Amino acid sequence: MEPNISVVAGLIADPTRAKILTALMGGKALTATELAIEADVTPQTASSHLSKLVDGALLQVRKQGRHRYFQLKGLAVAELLEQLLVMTTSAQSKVQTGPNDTRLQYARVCYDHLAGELGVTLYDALVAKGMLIDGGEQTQLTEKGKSYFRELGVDVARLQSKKRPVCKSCLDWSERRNHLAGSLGQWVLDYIFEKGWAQRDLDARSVSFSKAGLKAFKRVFLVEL
Amino acid sequence: MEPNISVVAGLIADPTRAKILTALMGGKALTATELAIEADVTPQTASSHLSKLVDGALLQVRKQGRHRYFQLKGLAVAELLEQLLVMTTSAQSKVQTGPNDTRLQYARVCYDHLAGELGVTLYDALVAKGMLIDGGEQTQLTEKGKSYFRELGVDVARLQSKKRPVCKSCLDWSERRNHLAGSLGQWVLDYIFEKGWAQRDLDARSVSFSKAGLKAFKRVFLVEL
DNA sequence: AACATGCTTCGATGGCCATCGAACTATTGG
DNA sequence: CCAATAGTTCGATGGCCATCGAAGCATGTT
Repeated sequence: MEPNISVVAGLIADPTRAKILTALMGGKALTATELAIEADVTPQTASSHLSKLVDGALLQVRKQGRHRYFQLKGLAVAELLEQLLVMTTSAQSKVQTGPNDTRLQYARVCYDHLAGELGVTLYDALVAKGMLIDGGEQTQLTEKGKSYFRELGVDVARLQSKKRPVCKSCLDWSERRNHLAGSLGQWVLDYIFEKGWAQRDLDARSVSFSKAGLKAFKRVFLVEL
Repeated sequence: MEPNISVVAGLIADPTRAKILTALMGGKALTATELAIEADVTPQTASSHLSKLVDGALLQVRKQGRHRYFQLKGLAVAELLEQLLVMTTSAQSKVQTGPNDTRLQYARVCYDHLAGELGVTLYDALVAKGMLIDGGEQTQLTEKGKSYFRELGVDVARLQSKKRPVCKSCLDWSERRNHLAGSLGQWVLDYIFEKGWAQRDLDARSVSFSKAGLKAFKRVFLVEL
């Protein structure tokens, strides 16, 4: 009889747990101590929070040796958090955006795809070149786009057969504009790492491009300089 | 520096406030006392909660005479709540679905469009008849669908010109399947009330169809008996 | 075997906050 | 102007829970 929605909200409501969850939005699994440091609490406190988050089905655990790796439990959780971020950043005044996290704003991982300024630029470029059709919250891959990605080695048919949408726009909390999500968005990010154009930063959310990698990325994905 | 996301979550985290918010998901504005009754607390308590929700930009108020009407502040809030509902209902075992809220499960309002069993049936029927193309989270109105709704009096071009997507699928928390949202979904619900086929129930979320109204609805919108 | 590291459980402390009674303001209606 | 209704603020109470020290368990290292 008790409203279950408040239970989940209550899990996110604690500042320490919120820090843990946002730290995990990079999609990378982190250990209990790493999360304790990230959230700036003692290991005991973090442990208590983590078990609550696991019980509440927001996180999942993989035990490996003497480490316990935590991850967000599924896309739904990541989307919920992203939506909360959108709400909070749109609510407050956009006066100051501290220069301390410019790196995060330029290129970061949103669970499994590229976000930030570069993610938005990519999205815009694909739309401008006629690869994607942007329709507010709907996004569609055109025939031109399909053959383009096919040439890059994407098995478009396989992606389409899955339940997860191929293209999906995801509202960016820093840019407040669309970037590419969905299985195609995931593919692009994987491709970037695979080609060695960039690597994850230590904070697990921002992405560092090498000079050559950035150039190659822009050349391949049509982002104009 | 404090994680703002936890502030919003904290607002939803309290059971009483959660009750208030879900009561407002019907899209209808309710007065402070109505919400106090709905949430089963005294007016003082409700008042305190309501001012917090307004401060936190989750609700908006319209003063009218000696009443104060509360509403969800924008679609984003409604979507956030619906996503929370999806999470919580999918998380818990689907063993028992109490027969006490069958009415809610059959037909209810999800902010501004039709949800529940009937909403899902409508969506499926439109897809089956080739009016809509279902693509996971993307939904598209076909040419056939456009001319069909045009005949019913919908100004399709006007809807398409707006920023809000025309068709959008919205995951149903009770059925866990798609139903029609977006501006077209809103139009359908308005049409139902306009034609007098149904009316909002007192609890502001469930929708009561008259016998004739249900028949007419099914005839017009192609739902097979 | 002995020590180190990662993580947990237990218990005590302290702070925050939901709740309601009482009293107050504001609007409407006769 | 008085009574009734809608809603508020204030203050006291009580409960819940985040936090951390201390101790414990488990795994890995030498």
